[in-house]
Amino acid sequence: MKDAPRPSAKKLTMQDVAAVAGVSPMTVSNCFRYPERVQDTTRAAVLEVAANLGYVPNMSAGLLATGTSRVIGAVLPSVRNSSFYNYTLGLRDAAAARGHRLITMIAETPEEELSAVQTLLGLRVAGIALVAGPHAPALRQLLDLSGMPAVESWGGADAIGCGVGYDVGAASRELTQHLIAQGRRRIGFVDVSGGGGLRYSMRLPAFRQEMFAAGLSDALVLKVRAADGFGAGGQIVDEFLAQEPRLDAILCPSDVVAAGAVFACNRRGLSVPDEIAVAGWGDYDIGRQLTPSLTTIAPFSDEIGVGAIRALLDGARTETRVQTRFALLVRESA
Amino acid sequence: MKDAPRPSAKKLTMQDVAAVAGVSPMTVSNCFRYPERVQDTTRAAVLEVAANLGYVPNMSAGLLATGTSRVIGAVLPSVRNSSFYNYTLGLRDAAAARGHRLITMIAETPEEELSAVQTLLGLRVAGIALVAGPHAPALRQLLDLSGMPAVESWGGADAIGCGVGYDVGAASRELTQHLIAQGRRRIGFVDVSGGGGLRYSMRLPAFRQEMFAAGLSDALVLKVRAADGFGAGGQIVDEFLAQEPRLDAILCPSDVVAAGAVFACNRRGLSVPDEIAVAGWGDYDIGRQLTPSLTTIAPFSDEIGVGAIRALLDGARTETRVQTRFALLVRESA
DNA sequence: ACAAATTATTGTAGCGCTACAATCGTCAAG
DNA sequence: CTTGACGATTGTAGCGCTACAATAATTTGT
Repeated sequence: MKDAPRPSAKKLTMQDVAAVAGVSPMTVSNCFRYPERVQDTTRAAVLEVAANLGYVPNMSAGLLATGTSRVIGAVLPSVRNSSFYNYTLGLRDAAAARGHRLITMIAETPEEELSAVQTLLGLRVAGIALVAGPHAPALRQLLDLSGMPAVESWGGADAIGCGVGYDVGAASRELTQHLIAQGRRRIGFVDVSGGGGLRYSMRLPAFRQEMFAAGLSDALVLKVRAADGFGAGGQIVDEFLAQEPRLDAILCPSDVVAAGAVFACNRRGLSVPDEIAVAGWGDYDIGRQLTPSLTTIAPFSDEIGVGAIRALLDGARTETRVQTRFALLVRESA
Repeated sequence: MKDAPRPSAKKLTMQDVAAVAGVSPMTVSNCFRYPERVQDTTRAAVLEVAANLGYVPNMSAGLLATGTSRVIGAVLPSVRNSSFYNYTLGLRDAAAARGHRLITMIAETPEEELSAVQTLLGLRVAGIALVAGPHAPALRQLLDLSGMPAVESWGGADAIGCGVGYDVGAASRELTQHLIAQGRRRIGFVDVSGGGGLRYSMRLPAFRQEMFAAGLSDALVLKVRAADGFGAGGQIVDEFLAQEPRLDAILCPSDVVAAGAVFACNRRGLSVPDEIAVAGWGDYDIGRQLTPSLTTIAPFSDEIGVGAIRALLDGARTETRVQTRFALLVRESA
């Protein structure tokens, strides 16, 4: 079969649809953009022709003509965990509710993030949603200069654009208090250095504060590179126990790490939570299903997404900070 | 401070950059699009001005003028597992290597998928990467009519556009053979009904074929709704054991389900793999870290992404099928 | 030094669509 | 049978950019 596989390669325009439907191009345009301006019968006929032809309006031309787009761009630093997934769904659904679409780009490094933002800027999207973390130095300036509405989810005081997120410090404090109230005294804290920025960095000071308030030693802090991976949990347990064999609690940066830590404890014959408490962060699926189930901080990530869209579309001031909720979920592990 | 938070709201054009740089708009255009056509000194000056102004070329205008875009669109059915994540990275990196950018949209239902494709079509992207699964009836026709290059990843014979994926049937056969060779005789197969389409549906026939070839009963088949969630693993174990207490192996649709099954077996005091083998699918992180580690099929998802981009950009015929690799990873659980 | 070849830069026109103002029907009131 | 009034429809111009052809600047050969 040497037949051209795509005979319809010539591109359709509103002109074509208008010609077939026997109306002017403007009427076709109105059918898509302001349906109420067109008589029902006319509109039905036009849309039918468009559907038969497989015509979809060229957004780029529309954007060029109107100067506005109904697409929101989000840049995500990996999507491996359910927090980001729920966040993305929150963004998408909130955007859809206001007649916008969401497109996402994945960027694992500050350079990739900058490049993604440039692409989004080039697309002239209606707004850009970032996630807090280390950013390229040029990013903030670029967004300021471009005048593009931006929000930084999980962002705090120094957010680019509007910051939307929960009070990580308060969550950390609450979790620490819970452990102390349980009678834990030798508590290890796993700190994620580098990656994640405020998303992580607010936790340690809050932990220290509570330990100090309770008159306990806050000396057990372990730095790890990334918060991902079960493997990290295993190493953490090994290193902590080498430092302090009587350790009775571990605060992990994520449920995944906590799960790894639980596995490691099991392997060593350490009972969780009887001999050692393990707390996670993020309320991932695994924490719910694990035995013992994980005590964790649930971040209401979808609310962050919803808040971000609201801030973007309602033109929130750059200085605004939107607080979303979080919850301490006390389960079996701590 | 009542100062306008975004004084630079007036939109920049090439005109503006050209005026400041003292060259014609065409030269600015060339600097971005064909840098080699412009003298080094001129280009440096122009790009510097652009950077200072925060100017990013308007892709929409460029697309309108040239009729081509350097953006690829991908529609993903959720991104909860590392297969899709690796696939997305494969797409993105392969696209970047060829000067293209990747934007993604999440669609959990066929209707959302259709809507996402319409948006991507409206954006006039250079190509669309779909994932195999149930599609809206109108989708195939829309893509055909539009002449948009499309690939269906994990797609088989009936793929929309070019199908890129590994031989799921062969993988299923290999895994089944492995269990049989181990001496397993009463093997339970978990079938995902509905969602996922060919991504799952080729597995059961291959399983049956091998069981038949070995003279074994293939009667133990359990249908589940979704392949996600640890919880599913628990239910599966309960139901299988109710049906056949002497069950000695379970083939799960994913590592997550398999992990849930392992947890359930542990809870019942069933030893994996001594008393019962549990095989996963997908080579997720959890399978590597679990004790026992999971025997699974590793899909080389990033290769699917790379193949998809190649098919898209090289204009592969619709009928083409691209095979990627897979590997049976024999670990502790089976 | 001058023509020819080469490289760098610049107008012009138009991509597909929509804001806006102008037109065309249509129907009710006078 | 007009005149208005109102809603439906339609021209026109231009959004920001780039293909292409044309022009200007520079280098090379003789």
